[in-house]
Amino acid sequence: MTIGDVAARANVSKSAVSFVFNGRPGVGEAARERILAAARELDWRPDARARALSRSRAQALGLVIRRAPELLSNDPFFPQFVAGVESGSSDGGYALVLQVVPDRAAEKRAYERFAHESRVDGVFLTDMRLDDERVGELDRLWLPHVVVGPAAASDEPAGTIGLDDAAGVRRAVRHLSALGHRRIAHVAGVPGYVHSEVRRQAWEQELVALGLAPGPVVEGDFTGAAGARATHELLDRSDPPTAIVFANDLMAIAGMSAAADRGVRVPSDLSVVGYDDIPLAPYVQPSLTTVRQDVVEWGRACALALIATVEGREPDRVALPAAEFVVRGSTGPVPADRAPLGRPADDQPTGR
Amino acid sequence: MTIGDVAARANVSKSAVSFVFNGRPGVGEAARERILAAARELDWRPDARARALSRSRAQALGLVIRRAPELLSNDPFFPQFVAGVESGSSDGGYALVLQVVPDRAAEKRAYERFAHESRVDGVFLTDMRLDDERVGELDRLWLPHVVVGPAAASDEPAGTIGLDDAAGVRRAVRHLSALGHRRIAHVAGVPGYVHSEVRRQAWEQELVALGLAPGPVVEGDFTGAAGARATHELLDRSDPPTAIVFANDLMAIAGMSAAADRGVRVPSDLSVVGYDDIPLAPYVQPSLTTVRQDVVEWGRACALALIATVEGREPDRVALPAAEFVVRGSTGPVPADRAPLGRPADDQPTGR
DNA sequence: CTCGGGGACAGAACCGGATTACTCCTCTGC
DNA sequence: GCAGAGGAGTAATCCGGTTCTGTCCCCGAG
Repeated sequence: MTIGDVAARANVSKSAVSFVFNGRPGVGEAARERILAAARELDWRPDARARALSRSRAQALGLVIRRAPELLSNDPFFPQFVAGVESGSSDGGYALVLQVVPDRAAEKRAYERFAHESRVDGVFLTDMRLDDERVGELDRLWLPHVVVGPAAASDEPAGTIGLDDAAGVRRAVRHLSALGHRRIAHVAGVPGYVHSEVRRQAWEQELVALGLAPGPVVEGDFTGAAGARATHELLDRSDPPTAIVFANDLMAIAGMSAAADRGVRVPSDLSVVGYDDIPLAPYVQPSLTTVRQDVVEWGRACALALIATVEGREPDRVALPAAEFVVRGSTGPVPADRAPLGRPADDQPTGR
Repeated sequence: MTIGDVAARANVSKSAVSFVFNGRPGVGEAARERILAAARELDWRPDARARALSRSRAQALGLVIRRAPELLSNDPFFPQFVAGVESGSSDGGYALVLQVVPDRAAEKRAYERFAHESRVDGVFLTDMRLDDERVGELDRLWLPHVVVGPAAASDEPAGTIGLDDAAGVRRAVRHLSALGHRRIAHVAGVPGYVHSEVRRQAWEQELVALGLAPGPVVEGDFTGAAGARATHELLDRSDPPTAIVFANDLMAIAGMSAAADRGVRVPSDLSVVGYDDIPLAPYVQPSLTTVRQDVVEWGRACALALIATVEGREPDRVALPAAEFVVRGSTGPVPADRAPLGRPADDQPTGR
């Protein structure tokens, strides 16, 4: 089933068929009808490979995910993001080529292959790090790309599509402050990642804006184990926080569990805020107060922007829905014996 | 940068270059060296599009996921499976093309496009239903495929790559039975899906094998909401179960939460078993006893099998690691007042 | 010494469309 | 009545590889 068969059946030349299927003028109504009918009868559609070759465009977008395969399900971001990206790509007529690589070297090779073999027309850059060198590499490979990440405060590379991560975290801090909390800690993500830093900075800046001292920060790595460890570390302090803002839900839930293990009750003794709003967030004990982003829509926007870039158009500045703060059961008023502003209760650690 | 440039630089014809890069004989050592050197210097690699066209092979595999985008992150299966599939595909030199579709009609169109446009050489069939009509459709499209799913007891279509779901569930039931439980309920997955049915049957068969009456079954849909609802329904009965085997972790965790809400303690009043071993399973209160599968390896095996099929080879029967039963804190001895075999304690609902 | 065979390569056709450069033909305007 | 413009449609070329068909040359066997 080739374009030639359709042309023969419609009694026209291959070019006429091509014209019709690419929406260009130069074919009369009668012929167009015959061609469409022939194509329908033969159930023909232009071969993607041949089309890719002759238009020198793969009509595909690439997404390289650098993560150990077994850790991929830790991250609620990717499934949603992939779904959104795919939805946007499909709508634009592009296929999505996915690749999962374990480390930096493999990631670099993946981009090189994508570029050299013309497998994809553009790629998404996720998990941005501070001073990420990949942007330069892609430029050198002439591989169009969009950067997926929270809008970094400064020097954000052009073509960044991001949600305002910071707003959600600020809302969380204000919420805790309004509940009377004064010692609000943060369990951060892996240092060096833009989204980790943005969330940490938002937490710090909002505290400062509220006239509070930035509480302790513990570095995590977005895993449950890290969340539990960080929580123990914070509660072991002589001045334990009355509230913790975690950089993601997985750490937050593990943190609540760690707190429960040492007899610290959430939210009466300790308030907890997560980030992501994973499906399980409403169903843990207590249900988790967190920040929700529309990741699917974000992915769609990224795909649309990348397609525009690939096709030489200027991607239109999209307004993504802001992160939403979801109040549930894991946050509550500061414990009565810890509240007073003037009286530090540092000598009385929470629990046991 | 084309094969012609390389040929010119090495003073040979295009065919010689092609031969070298496809490992066929007919090129002398001297020429081969010159060609490889030229290719290296020019940093040339065969263009995937051109190669796809002339070999009439896309060198890509397709994975169509039918699921509402926002529900995709409910499922711990896909990220891992995708990672495994991608790993296997890459190793075999194939790219992975992903598509997420919302419904049956879109799924059908997706396969048709894949086939007609020759975008992929084969596809994976997931989320098998009983009497799935898709296998026939793919055969009609001449689209090679492998079926991804638990080995169904009977009439499994050829080319099914699956882990033994049933073994894990049976282990769970035996574990609960050994702890003294006699009324073991099941919260099933969406009916009609092979993996739902396999788990339900395994639960039932093992109970029968142990000489116990199959307890009540409630149909769920793998979501947290369903898990909570089903748990309430079971605990509302006049003869509430002392243990529940859930078809997945999300429902199990939501179920534990629902139990806690009504004062039923896990595991002292109620034992709970999940399925999947999501990253959070060890970090909920109490930690969740569940069944773990090596989904990544499973995905790899599927990819390798599909590649073999596509290339006309007979896929070699792989032995996948069996599902593993992980005992944690959510299962315990049957409550003392409910244990006796001869004395039904049905009139005394647990809790409140 | 000659003929057959095979290895090492070159050249051309081909994969299935897109695109460009033309060729008609008809309608318009003067 | 005729030149020119523009629409309809065709033939040829190209995209960048793969593969089939030949050609040349060298070597060994008879």
